[in-house]
Parts: sequence; C-alpha cells; structure tokens
Amino acid sequence: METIAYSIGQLAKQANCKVETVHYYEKTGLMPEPPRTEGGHRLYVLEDAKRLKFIRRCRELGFKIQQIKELLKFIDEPDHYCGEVKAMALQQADDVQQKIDDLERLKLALYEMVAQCKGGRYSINDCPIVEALYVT
Amino acid sequence: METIAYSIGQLAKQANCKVETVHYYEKTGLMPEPPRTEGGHRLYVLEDAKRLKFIRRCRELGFKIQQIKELLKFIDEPDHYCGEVKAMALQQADDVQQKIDDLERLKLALYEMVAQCKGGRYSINDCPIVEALYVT
DNA sequence: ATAGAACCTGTAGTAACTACAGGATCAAGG
DNA sequence: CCTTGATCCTGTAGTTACTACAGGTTCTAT
Repeated sequence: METIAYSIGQLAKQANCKVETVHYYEKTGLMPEPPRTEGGHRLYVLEDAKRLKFIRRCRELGFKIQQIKELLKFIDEPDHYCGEVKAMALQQADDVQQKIDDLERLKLALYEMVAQCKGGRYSINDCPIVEALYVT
Repeated sequence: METIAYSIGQLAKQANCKVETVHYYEKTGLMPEPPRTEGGHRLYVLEDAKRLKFIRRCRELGFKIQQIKELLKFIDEPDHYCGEVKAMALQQADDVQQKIDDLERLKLALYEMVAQCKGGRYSINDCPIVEALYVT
C-alpha cells in the first residue's frame, strides 16, 4: 500500500498556518526534516500533518514553543505517562488564570479612570485620566 | 531659582525601569533628547521624570508604545481635548475585556481536558489530553 | 590623584513568527 | 513537448519592547 505525500503548502493549509511557519518549526526542531523530491521540495506524510496541527492547537492554547517541545517529547518517546501531560496542562491553566486576574485589575483601573472623566471638549489640563497618570 | 538636574540613572530608578529602557525611549521618540554635561552625560529635569513615569504607568496598563505616543501628543500639544483621551482609555478597556474573554475560553478548554484525564502512570496512548490535540 | 560607580555608543539577543528577494521546481493545459 | 503560473527553495531582515553585553569614557567621593 502506498503512502500519500503532502507538499508543505498542503500541510500548512490543513493546519491553518503559513509555509514559512512550517519552515520555522523545522528550524527550531518541532517538525522533522522530511524527505525531499528530486528537486528539493519537502514531502510530508499524514503523521506530519497530525503533528503540525497538534503544535498549532497547543499554540492556540497558549503553550510556548518550549512547552510544546516537552509535550512532543511525551508523544515521541514511549516511556512517559499521562500524569506528566496532565501536570503541564494544569500548570498552563493556572498561568492563564493568573493572566486573567492581572487583566481584570487592569480593566478595573481603566474603567475607574474613564468613570472619573467627563470627556468632551474640556482642556487636557483638567482630564482626570491624564491627571491620574501624568504626575510626579 | 535653579532647576534641579537628574542623571539618567536617577530617572530610571524613579520610574522603576532600566537605564537602557530610557535610551530606548529616546531612540523611539517617547522621551526627548536632553541637554548633556561637558562629558556627554544626559541631564534631565523633573518634567522628564514625570513623562517617564507616565510612559511606564501606561505600559503597565497595557498601552502599546504607539498608543502612548498618541497620548503624549495630547499632553504635548495644547489643542486636544479630554474626550480623545477618554475614548482611547475606553478602547483600551475594551481590548482588555476581549483578551480576558479569550483567556477564559482557553482556561475552560484546559480544565475540561484536565478533568477528562485520570493522570498518573497510564500510558500516553490513553491520555485524553493528547487524544484531544493529537488527531488528524 | 585615584578608585569605583555610573555613564556613553553600538551591537546583538529575546519570542514566534512574517515578509520579502531572487531563483528553482512542479503540475496542468495546449 | 513546452510553456506558464503556482508553488517551493534558501537566506536575510523586520516585527515588539525591551535586555544584555562590550569596550570605553566620565563623574564623584575620598
């Protein structure tokens, strides 16, 4: 039975990213160096498409390249366990929660400033927002 | 009456940033090119300290350098009005809200995956997290 | 006078791509 | 078979907002 080959463009389209991104993932070791055609074009297989999509999904979930490398190591090497993956996902979730908390505080500060401000054609000198930030 | 002069180091310390950051702000036009000593060291005044702190506070609030440039224009030029500042702050608050919403979705996805996962010493092949992400 | 802190300029590195430039190869239609 | 346009190749530079040197000069305090 034959294995179906994909061009880098097809791979990228499937994973919803640019060809250059795949190049980049290859350079940084996330994606393998695939075999080439006579002319030097990269030839991928279905497994590579899976891998690229995995990388992209993880990126969407906010994982950094380094973390994804670790996750891929779990997948590539057989001697790892589910618990390790779970721990990383939990850590990631906590990081996200932290970011949310920070942004909530930020939002509050902004809305408070906005609420203080009458807006309109008052001079900048009387603007409470400027006053709140532009001080000694 | 004499004007008190500050070194770049004193300025940076006041604004809780690095000397190099002030250099960077000068290069990018956020901070002015101040007069120098005979030997070439920068000499700042209180107004500059205010400006630097303003920039840093805005950065903490998530404003981008470009946005801060616009805000500083409001301060530097007299023919602007409070309403413009308010509008930018509101826009910023909305952007923050958007980011929060995105992160909340992200968090949910992560926690859902984690909840599915028994963890522990089960093989990676049965890990629901990997299964959720590493698919065709 | 001198030691050591602080300052100077300029370059390169960070993260995760994106955007070319300039050229080669591939697939489809005539 | 040949051509044309799409796709691909490598390599370099740009993006954001800094940070980290290197190698040298100046300032400040004793």
